[in-house]
Amino acid sequence: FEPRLAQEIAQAGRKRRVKRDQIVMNPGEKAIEMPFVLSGLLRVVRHDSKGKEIFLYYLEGGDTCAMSLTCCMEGKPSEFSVSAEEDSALWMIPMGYLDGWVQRYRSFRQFVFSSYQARFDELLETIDDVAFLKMDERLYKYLLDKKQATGSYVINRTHEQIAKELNTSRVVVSRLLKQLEKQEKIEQYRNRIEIL
DNA sequence: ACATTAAGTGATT
DNA sequence: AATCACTTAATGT
Repeated sequence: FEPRLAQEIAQAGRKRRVKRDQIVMNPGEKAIEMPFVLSGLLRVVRHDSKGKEIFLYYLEGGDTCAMSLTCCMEGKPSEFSVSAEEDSALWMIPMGYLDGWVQRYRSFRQFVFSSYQARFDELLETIDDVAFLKMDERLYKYLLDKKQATGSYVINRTHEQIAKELNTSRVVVSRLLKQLEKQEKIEQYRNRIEIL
């Protein structure tokens, strides 16, 4: 960003820290601030009315969720829930500033557009996965994505939690993980999976 | 030692 | 691939 904008951002925002597994936003809530992810990792999940859910994408350092921008401007409640995958730091900008910045700063406009594009692309990818991949492939990809996003081969999740995020049943996840274990792609422990 | 929660498995649809 | 109906294993109190 140009220095002037950078300074405005620095002044307008405030820092917010979230701990691992803490919820950043619930579906139905109206955001009044736009979050920039400074460090850490956030998980964006879609819910239906009956408590089912599906994992959509991660937000990592340097990302923002441009969805929150339009969502806020229109005063619409969030369609997603966002929670911290790891301890994270966010820079929260009150919505009031954004309109002006979009108009005055070219770099900010671009930032918003490219962020939108990035979210859209990730959404497309998960649609492809859900539509075209079989459960075993989806599961393995889910594990690899998580490794990629967290930079760790260790995944601290129960089969139950994974099943929820992929919108399938625990039994299915257990069986498929067992297969992956036999293929020596992973090792399993209680509440923990390691990618080999 | 006992209860609770996570994970494994055969059978059925 | 989902669901049921268990069993077995790991962990907390």
